[in-house]
Amino acid sequence: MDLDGQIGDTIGVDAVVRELGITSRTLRYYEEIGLLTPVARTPGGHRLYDQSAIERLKNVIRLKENLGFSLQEIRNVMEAEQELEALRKNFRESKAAGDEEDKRHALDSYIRILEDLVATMDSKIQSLTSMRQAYQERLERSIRFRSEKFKTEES
Amino acid sequence: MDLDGQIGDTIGVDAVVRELGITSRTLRYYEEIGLLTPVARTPGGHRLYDQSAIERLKNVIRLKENLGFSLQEIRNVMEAEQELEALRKNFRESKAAGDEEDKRHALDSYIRILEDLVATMDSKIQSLTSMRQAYQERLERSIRFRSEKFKTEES
DNA sequence: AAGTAAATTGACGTTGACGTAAACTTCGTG
DNA sequence: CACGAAGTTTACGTCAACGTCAATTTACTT
Repeated sequence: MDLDGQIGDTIGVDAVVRELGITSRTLRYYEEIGLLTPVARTPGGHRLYDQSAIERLKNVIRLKENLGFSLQEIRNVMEAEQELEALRKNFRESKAAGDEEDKRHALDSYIRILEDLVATMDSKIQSLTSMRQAYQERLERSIRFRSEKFKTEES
Repeated sequence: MDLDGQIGDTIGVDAVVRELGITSRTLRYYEEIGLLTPVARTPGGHRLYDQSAIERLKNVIRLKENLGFSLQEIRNVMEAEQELEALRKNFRESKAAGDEEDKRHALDSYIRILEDLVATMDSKIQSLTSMRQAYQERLERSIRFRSEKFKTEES
């Protein structure tokens, strides 16, 4: 029987690169600065990723393109998410070994980060919307202007 | 009589810098790459700006911060706006000397640029909104999580 | 087994968007 | 008018975010 993916469906660099439209250099750079480490390596050293890595990368790209966040800022967000992930797992396994205070603080700090993020995005959306409005009006004026000045090939 | 601003209220670098929260270097750099030229100079060579320059700069900053546009892209937008400005003036003064075809083409191209811009902004707003939604949900989950796990100092 | 496309590390190069230092000039106030 | 703060040009420095080249290895196909 030909088994093909014993350890949870990993994919290589080429697949990641193709799906996300980035270069392998970018991928390695992101690893360099601690943005995302491959889930594993082949015996030969080739990087292996999984679906959750793809999701994280998509998130990185969106934060970058849509919010203009620096990779440093994005790393902060990612780290907080990782922290929360660990925290949740911690709680699920009732591994209440760690200091309760510490855990509460970690959770609080994650919540603050999320609140900040949402606030930032709200303000950007607000700003963008008002800009869009302004440009839309200019566009409409220009179109009216055109149809006034050039009453040409129109039915 | 002490006249003070014979030629339409110009202001210096310091005032611009203070109002916009940027450095003078940035201002000079923007001039270097053709983003905004001062409206005049003092006899001694000091740069002078006016209110419309401030408005343009504010626009530049917003495009940069909110859309993550490069200065190059912003310059394209600015150039198109300048073009339209000239075009409008041209029409107002009925200086219909230029080729009608040319003017129509210029106007068309400006309209296309505006349409592109509005579309770009729509897509960004869309993307941002959906991200905001996702983060908002995570935030709410985390808050619920916290109040479940730590039923402490609450009335 | 052998060949070839693709991946790896290491290193230096590049581009955009300014920062910064130096040498000098101009402006506004006492 | 003197003088210190702020402005000017010239030029080199910097930092992020990759690009690119070279030498070597690995992975897959035939």
